[in-house]
Amino acid sequence: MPAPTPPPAELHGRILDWFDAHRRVLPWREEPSPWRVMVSEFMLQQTPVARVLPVFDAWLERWPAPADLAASPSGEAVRAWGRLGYPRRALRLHAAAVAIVERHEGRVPATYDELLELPGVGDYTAAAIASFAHGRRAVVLDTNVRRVFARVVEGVQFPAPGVVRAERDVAASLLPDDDPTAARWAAATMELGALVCTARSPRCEACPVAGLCRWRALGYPEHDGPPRRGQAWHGTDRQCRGRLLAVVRDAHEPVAPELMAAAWTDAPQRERCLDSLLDDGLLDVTPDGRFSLPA
DNA sequence: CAGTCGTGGGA
DNA sequence: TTCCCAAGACT
Repeated sequence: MPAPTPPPAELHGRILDWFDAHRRVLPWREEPSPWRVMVSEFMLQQTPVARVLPVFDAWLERWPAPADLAASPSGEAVRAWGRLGYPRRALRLHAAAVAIVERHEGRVPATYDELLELPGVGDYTAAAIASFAHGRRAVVLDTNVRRVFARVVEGVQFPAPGVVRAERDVAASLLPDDDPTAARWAAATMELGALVCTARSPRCEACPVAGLCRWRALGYPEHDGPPRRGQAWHGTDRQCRGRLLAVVRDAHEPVAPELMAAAWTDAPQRERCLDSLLDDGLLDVTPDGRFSLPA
């Protein structure tokens, strides 16, 4: 049974007005060309805005169009990615640029279905590019939007671990009918989640829909259900891979195996991680056995 | 579906 | 200090 939802018209008006007054000035919003939006969306996958900003500017300066990136070695994308984290995203962005040149005449496609075919583009990113770059109506469900709807509509502190059918239905039912308003709505609900309806300490006193919020009306019930598991880090392969790749990324010539061994002393784990980095295409081996970024 | 994949800053 | 988690995608 679907939860009773607030009157869409009032919800829309309040959130859209709030957005007009409080939206952040961001480089991919001020000049939302499809390529700029696409690059920003890749970088923002699991990485905070503040850390993306400088890398984004350098990236667009160097590769102002998909064809420019496609013409560079993938390893250069990995190096330019710097310390944004999850460097396979750099590889996928490079591969997506190649695909755009090969299949779309060098222009970022505008439809959700075409975007979804690109490497590194999943449901969220396809919807985001269609909406933010091309002004099209799309259900943009990111962690911010999911949290806002979980609280305002469902009355719970946090959304389920994975996107549920009913959740998508609610989001779709609340999406304004026309393209431009739907696109504004997508950006507005994301921004509300990012600035006000945050995970840790929501600023309900500044929320335009506090009076319509079911979670608030229920007295802010605590999350009930399986504990949300954190991400292990110390001693994991992720930490090992990160450290090994950083050595190569920060070097200006191929790195000898001895230097890699110095960066991570556990030999079996180090070898396993080097293998996985090679397998992912994040590293290459030179004929004399040293490690480099891929050509 | 559950596990994996980086990094750094704020609470 | 420790913990949490930030505009996800892929297997």
